[in-house]
Amino acid sequence: MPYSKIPNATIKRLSLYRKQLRRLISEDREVVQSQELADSLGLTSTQIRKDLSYFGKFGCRKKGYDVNLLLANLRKIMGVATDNKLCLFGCGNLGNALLGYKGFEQRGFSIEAIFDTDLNKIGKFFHGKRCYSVNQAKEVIKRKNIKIAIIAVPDETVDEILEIIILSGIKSILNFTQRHLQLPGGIMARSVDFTDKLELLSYFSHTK
Amino acid sequence: MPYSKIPNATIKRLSLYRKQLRRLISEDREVVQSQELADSLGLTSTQIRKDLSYFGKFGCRKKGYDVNLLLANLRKIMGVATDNKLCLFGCGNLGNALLGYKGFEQRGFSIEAIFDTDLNKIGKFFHGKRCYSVNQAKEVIKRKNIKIAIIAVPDETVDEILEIIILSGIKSILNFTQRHLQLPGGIMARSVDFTDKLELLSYFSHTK
DNA sequence: CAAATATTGTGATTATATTCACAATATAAA
DNA sequence: TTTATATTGTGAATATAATCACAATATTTG
Ligand SMILES: NC(=O)c1ccc[n+]([C@@H]2O[C@H](COP(=O)([O-])OP(=O)(O)OC[C@H]3O[C@@H](n4cnc5c(N)ncnc54)[C@H](O)[C@@H]3O)[C@@H](O)[C@H]2O)c1
Ligand SMILES: NC(=O)c1ccc[n+]([C@@H]2O[C@H](COP(=O)([O-])OP(=O)(O)OC[C@H]3O[C@@H](n4cnc5c(N)ncnc54)[C@H](O)[C@@H]3O)[C@@H](O)[C@H]2O)c1
Repeated sequence: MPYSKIPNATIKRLSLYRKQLRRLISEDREVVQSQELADSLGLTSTQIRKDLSYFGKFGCRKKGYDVNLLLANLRKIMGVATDNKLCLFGCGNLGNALLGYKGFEQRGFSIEAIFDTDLNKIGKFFHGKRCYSVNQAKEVIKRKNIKIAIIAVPDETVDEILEIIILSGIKSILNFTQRHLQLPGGIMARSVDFTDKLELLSYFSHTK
Repeated sequence: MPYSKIPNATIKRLSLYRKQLRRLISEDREVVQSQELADSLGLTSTQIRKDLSYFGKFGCRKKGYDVNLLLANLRKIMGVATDNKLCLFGCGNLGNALLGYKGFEQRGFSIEAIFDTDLNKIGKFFHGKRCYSVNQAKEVIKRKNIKIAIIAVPDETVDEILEIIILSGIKSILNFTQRHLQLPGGIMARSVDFTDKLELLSYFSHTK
């Protein structure tokens, strides 16, 4: 299973497959064909079968894929633990929406620590979780063995926060600011910017 | 400017360029080279020049790009109006964070109508904006000439909301639910799911 | 049990995107 | 003014991803 040969595009789709499989399980489905999976996700059946083939053979000819088995295999492949600990920097507008979001728990992620600089927030509880001072971040992150950080602070403060995050030994970052993060080697970040997607929609409605 | 020949990957990057150019302008920069743009966005300079070349020649050899001029050109290319009207379905946790998000206004998008089914919310104001009943959506959307809808309702209700949105004449949708939208032709949607990105981070930290 | 069939898994092909390599040229320096 | 130089813009080459076409085969049917 030579990791380096697996297309990036494939890896990005694995989460989609898991998502749809969970939904099928919630509907008590036992088996699904690549064609049905493809239709419900807006992909092609070949694409799905090829994606899976990089990791092994999971299907049964003439029948399709055992939904539970395939989900279990994908979890193993992706190495998604059932208890991924997150910490959140910035307990504002967005931060609070994230704290109230049930989708994290459902998919094995939980926010275990919140950090802010606002003295009115430090020490208080948000959605049942204590807000710490940013100064305590390094200590708390190491103590709780947190591996992933979410950045939801104002754009201007992202550099200082990034430094703290890296010093805390975090290697994975989910970034909600508009800034592109300048990262040292070994650290990986993904950014979320839905205004970009709005602009894209705008572009297509304009050029079509 | 043959639209059909422009790579999709190029189009997706145009927003990034605009974002960085706005930042440079805020720092009073007049000129920028493709190399610097590339470094600050984690791309290559060739990629940026090639992207721009699909639309024309905007640079000056030996100097680089006039920041203001390039931004203006990109706005024209993307056809992003300065007053893109949005409507929001679902005034909950996430919906309220979006209502409080200043990034929309800054980039020419404004939420002009909110719709919900919760009787405790209908008629009330959120972030200074009135919440309407979903039943009024079609009328309000047409009257206000809104072109883009944001879906932030619970996953289970997405199908009924989608129907209403389409009946209202909306062609562009930004979807925050976990569901993949089954769309008729002529309608375009982009989905936002950051749990997927967390899983991706998890995958890479696991396989590296 | 044999034949028919649906569906997977995959090598070959095509399409899309990135990178290379360098000509063109505007600017700055001599 | 002439020369040197930095940077753009772009065809050609390479890399990556999607699709095609079909062999393999488990299951179902007769
Ligand atoms: N609200 C949204 O829907 C939304 C959407 C997308 C992206 N964003 C981005 O997320 C970020 C936060 O947006 P918001 O709307 O939540 O802003 P906000 O002002 O409501 O919240 C920011 C929070 O960060 C805290 N903070 C400030 N400096 C800090 C620091 N150095 N360390 C830790 N905490 C610090 C503030 O005290 C505040 O609690 C921004 O970059 C914004 O562009 C927001
Ligand atoms: N909170 C987050 O950070 C977050 C992040 C990503 C995605 N999401 C997704 O966004 C959606 C909403 O999440 P949330 O946390 O805001 O949930 P929420 O329960 O806080 O809010 C949902 C809102 O939608 C309203 N609603 C219910 N049925 C409706 C209908 N048929 N038409 C219009 N409105 C209706 C509810 O009254 C409520 O106000 C979910 O699909 C969730 O998965 C949320």
